[in-house]
Amino acid sequence: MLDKTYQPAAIEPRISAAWDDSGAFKAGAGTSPDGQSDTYCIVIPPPNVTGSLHMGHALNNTLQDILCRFERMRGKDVLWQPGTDHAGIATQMVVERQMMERGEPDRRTIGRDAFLEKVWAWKAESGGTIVNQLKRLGASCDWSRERFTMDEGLSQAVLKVFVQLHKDGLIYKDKRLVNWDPKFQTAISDLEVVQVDAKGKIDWSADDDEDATGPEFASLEKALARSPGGQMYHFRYPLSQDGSRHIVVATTRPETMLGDTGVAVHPEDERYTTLVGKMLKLPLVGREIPIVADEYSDPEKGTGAVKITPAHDFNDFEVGKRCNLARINIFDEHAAIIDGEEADESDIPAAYRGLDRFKARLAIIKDMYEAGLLAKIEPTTHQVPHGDRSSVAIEPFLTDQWYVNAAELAKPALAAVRGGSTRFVPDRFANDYYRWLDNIQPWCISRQLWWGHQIPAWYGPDGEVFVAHDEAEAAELANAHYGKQVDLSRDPDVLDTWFSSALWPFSTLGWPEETPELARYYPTSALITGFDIIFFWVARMMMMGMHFQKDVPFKDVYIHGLVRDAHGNKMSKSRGNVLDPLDIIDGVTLEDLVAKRTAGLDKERTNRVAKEVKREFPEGIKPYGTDALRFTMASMAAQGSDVKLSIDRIEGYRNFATKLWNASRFAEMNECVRQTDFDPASVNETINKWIVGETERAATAVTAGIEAYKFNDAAGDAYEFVWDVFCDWYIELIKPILNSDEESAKSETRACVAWVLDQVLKLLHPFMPFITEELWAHMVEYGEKRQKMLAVSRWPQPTGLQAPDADAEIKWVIDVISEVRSVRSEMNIPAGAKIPVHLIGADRSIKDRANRHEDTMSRLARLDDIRFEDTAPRASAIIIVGETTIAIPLEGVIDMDAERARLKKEISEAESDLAKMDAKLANPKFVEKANPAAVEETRERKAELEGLMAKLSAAMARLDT
RNA sequence: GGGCGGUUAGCUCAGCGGUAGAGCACUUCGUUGACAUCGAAGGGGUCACAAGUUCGAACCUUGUACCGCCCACCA
Repeated sequence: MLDKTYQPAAIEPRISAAWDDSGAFKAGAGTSPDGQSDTYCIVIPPPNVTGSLHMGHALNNTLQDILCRFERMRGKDVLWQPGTDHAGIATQMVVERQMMERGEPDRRTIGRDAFLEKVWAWKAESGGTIVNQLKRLGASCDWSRERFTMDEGLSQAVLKVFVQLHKDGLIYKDKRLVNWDPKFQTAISDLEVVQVDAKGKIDWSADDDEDATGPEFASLEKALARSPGGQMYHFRYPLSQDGSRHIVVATTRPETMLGDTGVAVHPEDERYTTLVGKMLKLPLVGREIPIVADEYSDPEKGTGAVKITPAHDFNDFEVGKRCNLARINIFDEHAAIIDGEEADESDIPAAYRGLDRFKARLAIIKDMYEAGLLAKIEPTTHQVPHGDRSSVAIEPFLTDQWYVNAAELAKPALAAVRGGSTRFVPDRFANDYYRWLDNIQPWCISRQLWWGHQIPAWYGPDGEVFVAHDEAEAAELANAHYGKQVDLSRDPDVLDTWFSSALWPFSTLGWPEETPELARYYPTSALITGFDIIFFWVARMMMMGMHFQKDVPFKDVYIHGLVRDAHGNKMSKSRGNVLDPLDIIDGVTLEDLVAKRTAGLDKERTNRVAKEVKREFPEGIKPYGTDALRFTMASMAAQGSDVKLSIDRIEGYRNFATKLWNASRFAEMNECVRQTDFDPASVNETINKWIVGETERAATAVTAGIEAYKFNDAAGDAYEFVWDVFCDWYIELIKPILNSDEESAKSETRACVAWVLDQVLKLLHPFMPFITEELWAHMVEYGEKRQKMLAVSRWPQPTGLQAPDADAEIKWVIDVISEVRSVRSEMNIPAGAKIPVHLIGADRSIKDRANRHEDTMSRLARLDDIRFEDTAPRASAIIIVGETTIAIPLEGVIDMDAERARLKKEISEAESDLAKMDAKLANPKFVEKANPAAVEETRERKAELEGLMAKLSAAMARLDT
């Protein structure tokens, strides 16, 4: 027997283990004996190998699992390819932080090999976490095929791609400005830069400050320390020939003036025409720099004259190129002002050498002030680029890096989506994809990190580069080049993590080997991911897939939203509102939850977060089980919208699981045993014909929902069918049959219940795999032992079974019961009291119906008699169900005023509806132009309402006599 | 500056041309042999605003307001 209550914790581990043992999720497991099964393949968006499961993963993987389980049950050969990503910067950062916390020497001290050993150790230690968590979620991946981006095989793919693209001229080395992250001291790509607003507060002008050259700077300095960013500084740059004349330039980055090599004005800006070509003397430095004319300069902005720092600004770099300006680098890799030999060559004044960029800024402002060359400080709001991982301001920095010619690779990738080979769902995301790829810049792929795929490039003594699959091959190339053996040194840099991720759909299938899996499963069927990585990942997989496989990596790209908290806020550590999927599944005490959410926060935040948590979860979080979480995710995954997750909602779906559990208990207790030869087409009982039709409708709706990636619709349809149709009506309506001694009706109904329940378990399985698998196994106690697990049994096939007569009859029964209940409640008839009803003027067919369902109606509406009469008793409540008039005689019990009020309300509702129909039909244009079906529907509705009105009015008149 | 979403019941959201829906919350009643993690009955909405198209608009068009996101640039 099933336990009285459903305990997810008690069954989930056992079911997981059973799935594992069965090998049911292995690629090819679903292949028919002739090997002809259609394939269905999804590659998992690989989570960071050292990461742990968050709500984004829970949503993402629930949706993938729904699709995979659905298709597997539909008989396809499903491969859900799992794996993890080495996540270059993120992982290296974690390990470095750990080393720091433990007071160990830093990575540069211990060296590359020793450091990598530590990272691998950390991977070994924590690498299984996320995989195990995905298993807890029920992810039906083929775990035997788990891959890691730095596996030998996947590394071979990276090598091959790099070498090939280099050979094709699509990977090259270049010296240009990159986004430099001074914290990690590496280049990062455009996508890894986020803009952060800097808002200034200081408003100061030399004109208001008579003596703007004295030591009064102190107060200004304090203000600057309080409001370090967001100011626009106006500097006077004196002319070389006449130091009393100057040009005013504006800048938000005073420190870069040390690298200024020109000032640009617009060629048509009359204020400056006479000055073009003249020289300025760069203050504090003394360097002679020219005034140049360039269209980049906008007369409307600032002073119309713009200082040019070609080595530290993307726009200035271009201006410098056009106007032949020198590039003077003023920073080292920490973004401090350079020192030493290089500084000598750049004539950086000694005072600033070695200063951090922000200290240098302050020093320069001060010195400019004291030189009387600071004209103005204006508050402004501007955006400062920051590294998305490091959260420090990035610095445009002139370095040698490796680039991919993305514009070239983008062409077939764009064509594939434009041509429909790959489809975005929802399709509006295709526009983002086009816009980005149409304007794509070279992709900087080298990173000055150690954790990752080291770039397969070797340098000769003169710097000549040899790109090869391995050192031996590079040596051969070098030999050929130099005509002798030379010492080679390998490029120390590694590749952007996304470079290897871009190969994921084919590298995980075995490429560069020509494996059977590659042939069978590529292109994959669908990619399920969030919009935040369309550029990082989706677009790049498209580029690499098209280039190396000559085919798209996936046919559909389903883009889901972000998981937010119940109030719509982004979940974040610092906000302290992060819900951990495992806490939802297993539950967590208040103490543990507070501890988790406040870990690593400062004192002020800890207090705020702790208070908030105590308010929101006074009793911690109860264990809701995986299925409840999954069902919630599916129900809320409406296309194109974010998921706002609330505990209330999860609790509701946990209740749904309990409901299903108890419906199964009911079936079990009533010996509703599965009959292997049960044929839903052959049922005789009206109620069974009805539920067979309802089941068919539900199956069709759920199937259509999943096929269309409308997970919320599919989940909603299944929910409604199970709760509102199967539990609330079918089970209630058959109780009299099951309690009767009509053996044939009884046995048919038992078999039918078992059959419907089987269909229900199947329909719900993609959403709630654990409880359905458990119930599936349980429902065999008296029946024939099942051969297969639910996970590999067959999805309900369309039966086409509909029984309109049965539908009409059951609908009538349901309506009668509902209406009687409603009257009982409104008339305040005690719930326990049994009452008689009179069917007024019922014809043969109504009488038959009433007789057939007497037991059921009596039971559910608490009736003690159903009589057929020609007229209603004087004191009675009247209800109308279709053509049937039902009187509830309640002499002495009924409250006449209440009944009058009730009828009045019904009449007024009917009147208002009728008026609408009349108005429509009275409009000749409606009759003339509207869809004939709509007109007919309106006429029918009108007739119906008129019938209702007549009956209600009669009832009212009777009441008043 | 350019683009994309959103604005529907107290809350969170579906619906996207033809009788305004769900879950939760709320009110009343209920220990009837699956289930109180439940059942029954109810209350609650000029579908942000304005103009248009249409026989008919929550739904289509345009505009406005507010909220959110993405991209680019601002010396």
